[in-house]
Amino acid sequence: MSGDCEAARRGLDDDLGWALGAVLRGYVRAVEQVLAQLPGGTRGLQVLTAAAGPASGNQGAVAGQLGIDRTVMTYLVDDLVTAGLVTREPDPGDRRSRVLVATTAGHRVLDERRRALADVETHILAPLGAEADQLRSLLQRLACAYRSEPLTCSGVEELAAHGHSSTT
Amino acid sequence: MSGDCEAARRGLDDDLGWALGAVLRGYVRAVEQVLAQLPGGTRGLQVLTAAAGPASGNQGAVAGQLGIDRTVMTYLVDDLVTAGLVTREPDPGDRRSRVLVATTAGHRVLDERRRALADVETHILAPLGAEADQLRSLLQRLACAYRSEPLTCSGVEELAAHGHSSTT
DNA sequence: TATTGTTATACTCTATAACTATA
DNA sequence: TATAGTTATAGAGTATAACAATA
Repeated sequence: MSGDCEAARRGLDDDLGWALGAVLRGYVRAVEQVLAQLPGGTRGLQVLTAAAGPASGNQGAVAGQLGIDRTVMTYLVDDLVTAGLVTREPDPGDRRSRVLVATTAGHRVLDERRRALADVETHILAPLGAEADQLRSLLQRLACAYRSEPLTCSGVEELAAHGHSSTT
Repeated sequence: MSGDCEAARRGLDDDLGWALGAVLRGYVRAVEQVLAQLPGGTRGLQVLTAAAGPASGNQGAVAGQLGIDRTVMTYLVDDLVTAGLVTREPDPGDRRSRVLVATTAGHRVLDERRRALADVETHILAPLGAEADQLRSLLQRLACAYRSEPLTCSGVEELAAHGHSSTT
C-alpha cells in the first residue's frame, strides 16, 4: 500500500520532485552497477558509443556533443585506451587532431552493456506493468519538448524572481 | 517536431535513460534557480521544512530522516542560522541536543519558495497538457514501489553480473 | 594568431576521523 | 562507555588556466 509512501513524502519536497528524484535515484543506482566495470561509467559508455559510430569525429567534437569538458575528456579517453576499448588514431587531414575508434573489444563490450541496460530498464519499469510504455512515452515527449524550447528561460527566471507571480 | 529530438537520442543512452535524464536536468535547473538565494539549495529547503514542522526533533534526527550526513548538517544549519531562517534551541531534556526551529522569516521564506516550486512544476509539465497528471501518477507509483521493494538488489545485481541473462 | 590535445593548479563536495561536552 | 554536535583532514570530481604541437 501507499501508507509507507505517504510517510516518506510528508514534509519533504513537492510530489513531482520527490517522485522524480526517487525514480532517478533507483535508475542511477542500477545503471552504476551495470557500468561499474566500465572506465568512466555512464560517460565512458557515451564516449565508447561515439567511438563505435561511423563518423565519430575528433576528441573535441565528441566532447562537445556529449557536453563533456575537453580536459575531462582526456582522462576519460586515457582510461578507455588503457582498458583496450578505444584507440586514438591520427587524423590524416590535421595532425593536431585525434580520431576516436572503438576496438573489437570495445564493440563487444558496448553491445553487452547496451543489452544489460535494456534489461535494467525493463526491470526498473516492471512495477508499472502494462503502463510502462505510457511512462516512456510521456517522458520522451517532455524531454523532446525541452529540446525544442530549452525550458523557456524567460518563464522560469520570472518564476524564480518573484515567489508567486502569474497563476496559470 | 521530433526530428531534432531523434538526432539528440541517436547513439546515446537508451531511451529511458535519456528521457529521464533530460527531464530531470530541466527540473533540477529550474529548481536551482528558484532556490538560488536559499542557503543549501534543495537540502536547505528540506531542513527548513523539517524545522518548520511541529516536532522536528534534534539535528541528528532531522539529518537521519533526510539522509544527510551529520557533518554536512552542521554546515547546512550554520548557513540557515546565519541567514536568520532557523535557530538552534537548547533541548531542556538533553543538553547535548539542539532542536531546530524555523524563525518567522524562515516560515515566510518557506511558504514563498514552496509556492514558487509549485509554479515551476506546473510550468515544467505544461508541454504534456492534460496528461501531466498521468505522468505524476505513474512516477509516484514507481517511486512508491521502490520504497516497498528497494529495487530488488538480487535482480539488478544479477543483471549487472552477466551481460544478458534472462530475456523476460 | 587560433586551435587540438595535454598537463598543472585550484576549488567544491563529500567522507572519515578526531575532538568537546554531555549522558 | 556511548551519544550529539563540531571541527579537521583527506579524497573524488570538476573547472580554470597554462602549455606544446600544429594550423
